[in-house]
Amino acid sequence: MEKCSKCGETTLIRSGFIRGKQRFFCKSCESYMTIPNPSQIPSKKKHQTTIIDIAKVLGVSPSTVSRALNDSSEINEFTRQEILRVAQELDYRPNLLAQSLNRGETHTIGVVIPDIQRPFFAGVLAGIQEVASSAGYRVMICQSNESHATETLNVQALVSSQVDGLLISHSIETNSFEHIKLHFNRGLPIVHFDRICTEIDTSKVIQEDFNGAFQLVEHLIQQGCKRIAICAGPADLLISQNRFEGYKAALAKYGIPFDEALVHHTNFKAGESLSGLERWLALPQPPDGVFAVHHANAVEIMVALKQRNITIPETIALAGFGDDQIASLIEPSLTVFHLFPFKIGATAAKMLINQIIEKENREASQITIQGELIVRNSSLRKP
Amino acid sequence: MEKCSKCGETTLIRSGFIRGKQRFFCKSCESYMTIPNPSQIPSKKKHQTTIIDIAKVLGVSPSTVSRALNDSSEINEFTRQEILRVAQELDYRPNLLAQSLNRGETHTIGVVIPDIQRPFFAGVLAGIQEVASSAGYRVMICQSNESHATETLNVQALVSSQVDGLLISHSIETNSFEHIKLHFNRGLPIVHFDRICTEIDTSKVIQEDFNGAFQLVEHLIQQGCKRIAICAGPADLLISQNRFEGYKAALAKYGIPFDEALVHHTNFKAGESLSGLERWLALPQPPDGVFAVHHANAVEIMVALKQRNITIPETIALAGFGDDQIASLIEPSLTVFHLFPFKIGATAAKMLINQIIEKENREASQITIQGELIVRNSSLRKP
DNA sequence: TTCGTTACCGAAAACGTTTCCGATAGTTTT
DNA sequence: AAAACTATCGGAAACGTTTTCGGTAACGAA
Repeated sequence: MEKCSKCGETTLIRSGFIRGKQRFFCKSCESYMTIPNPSQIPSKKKHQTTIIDIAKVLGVSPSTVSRALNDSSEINEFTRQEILRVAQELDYRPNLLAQSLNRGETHTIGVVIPDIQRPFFAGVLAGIQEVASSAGYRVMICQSNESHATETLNVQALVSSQVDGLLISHSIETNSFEHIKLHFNRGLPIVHFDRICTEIDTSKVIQEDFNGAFQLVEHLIQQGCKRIAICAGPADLLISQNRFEGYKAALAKYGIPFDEALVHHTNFKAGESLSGLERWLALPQPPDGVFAVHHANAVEIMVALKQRNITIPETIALAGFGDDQIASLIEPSLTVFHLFPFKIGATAAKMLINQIIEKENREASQITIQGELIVRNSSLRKP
Repeated sequence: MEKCSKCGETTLIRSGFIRGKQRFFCKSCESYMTIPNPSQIPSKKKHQTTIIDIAKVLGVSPSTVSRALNDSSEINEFTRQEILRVAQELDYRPNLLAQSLNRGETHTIGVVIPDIQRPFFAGVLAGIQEVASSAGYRVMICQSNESHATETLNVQALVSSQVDGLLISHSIETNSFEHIKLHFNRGLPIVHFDRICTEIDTSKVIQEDFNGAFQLVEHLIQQGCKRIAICAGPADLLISQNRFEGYKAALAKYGIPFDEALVHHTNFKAGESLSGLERWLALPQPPDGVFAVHHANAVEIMVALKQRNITIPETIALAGFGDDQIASLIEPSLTVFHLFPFKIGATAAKMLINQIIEKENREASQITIQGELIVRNSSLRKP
């Protein structure tokens, strides 16, 4: 008969099973127990050294170690040196999880972008990384893949990860912003960039969408174009609306009538412009200039025109937004309104980190990153 | 005279200052105290609802709430429903920091790459993200900027953040691997990709460096090239060594003598190939073919050749590694050995996550992602 | 002396979860 | 009716830090 592990009596009776183990009840001491399994696997877990380990070695308390590690003023210089020495020896590394949990800040900022692979966003990311890491912040990146649902999940995941702030450029699909408002109202610092949201009073970093489009179209007009088609972006997206407006404004300035037949909308994806081009070329009066709001569309239109042996810029002049390296390499080289993605990312990150640090007194501001018209051969008609 | 806040006596004497506050000592109760400041700023901290809040609402214990939220079997179905309902109402979101701290795993993988902006790595990242997020893992990305020091800091930061595993492609500078070994030996799952390290027995995802180079050079030879120059990568980097070896092997197979004068090393940066090209063109017997190990170099060499009105591929045929979109758009279109960055990233992430899950019994494996020779006009001589 | 002061340190709470141990009320079996 | 069992819950420890609050020794001043 088994003996009670507490009172030593043999007044044990079985009392069911619990979590796979036989359970006993001792009638003498009136308590329940299970027989501890002595041969538990010691779980070969590599133990990271903690401040408690250091404390034990030196016979001090964990709080003292923490003070030494955090350059507190309330610690003896000699003690600090000793602690630093032992920390070095044991290769101590602070557990950022515990630190963050305690301090209530993670020194991490979350980024949500539609697609890492687009050179524009890759550039933005590089800018963000640069600023963040030199300010001691880590960066957690999520892709929405242009899906509202994914974007919402991304934001939730980042918030659950307790990021100190959020940098976001919305997906094309996104037309309600509750997933942002919720956290913004709770005090989470948020900075929008590129594809912003006007409904919420966040800080924003934007580009010269209207102005860039205006300049490009004006340039085309000055090169003699009389019928300029536009390969526009998603109709619901603010930045493409702005570019569209810039297009119309330039037409208006020069008294060129706006023709709905010369408008084609795409979703910022490759290959989507071709059906529009086809339609334009079949018009009784086809365009003599094309302005593409999305860089990839401009490139593919150029390829398509070349395949049809339509001369650029003589028959149709071409200009686009954004500037990949491709623009300068392709022939004819492409006239673009050049954006500065790195600067956009860097600026947005700077604004966000300022907001995080200042906590109170957060004034929402808006910065426009200037672009630059780069005229190349795709639009330059010899006089 | 002040009264002791404990015994009520007026036997208080001043006893110095502590942290800016006047401190008292009560002679009756022999204890120290400071006068608590009643008008403390209540710290307008937005309180995230916790599992304790839910517990209070329903009058249950936090452990019960935890069980409900984690689909434990030891909970009553009705109780669970109630808890879930309240959790929803209070918009509860688990604090991943606390969760991770307790569970000892963060469900986060760390990635260290040289440069986000290079299309190759952007593609790898996309692959990693895809696999990771569909497996419920978050991704934390760092750039080494091709610096050993930065890479080391990156790794330390990721380890401090308690990532569950590490995905790394080394910087050009990196020639010692202590910063990796240390953590690998402690049991951190690590997968190398692309720029691997042979010193450590990690799992690896590599490309057909040797083979790709061999195929490209063989192709050039078959197109009639007799003197093929190589714009090689960093001499210390394994992948460029392998590509170099592939180049030499192809030459050897066809009995073409290796000529040191036709070798130029770069650091995978733009503009670095031009001095080599200059030197080659000045040779008494200039090359009739050029193989560039780095994609950007191939492109810039093409541009330079065109500027000098050297015909491609007739005078000099050209072939390169990797495949940006540029390769197909530039004229003449560029013959490349196409890599599959997305697949590389996805595979590496898959391997890493498997290792993380399996914990024990981690067999290091190595996978080679097949590339594909794409012949285009830059090397295709009409027969 | 007796008080006031400084410099330094430890104990314990707190951060938000999960998990280990029991404890209890019923229910079924012997 | 005792014994064995099940289903469900609470308490408290644990994760690794930081931080608050006091306590003590040592020293100078009154």
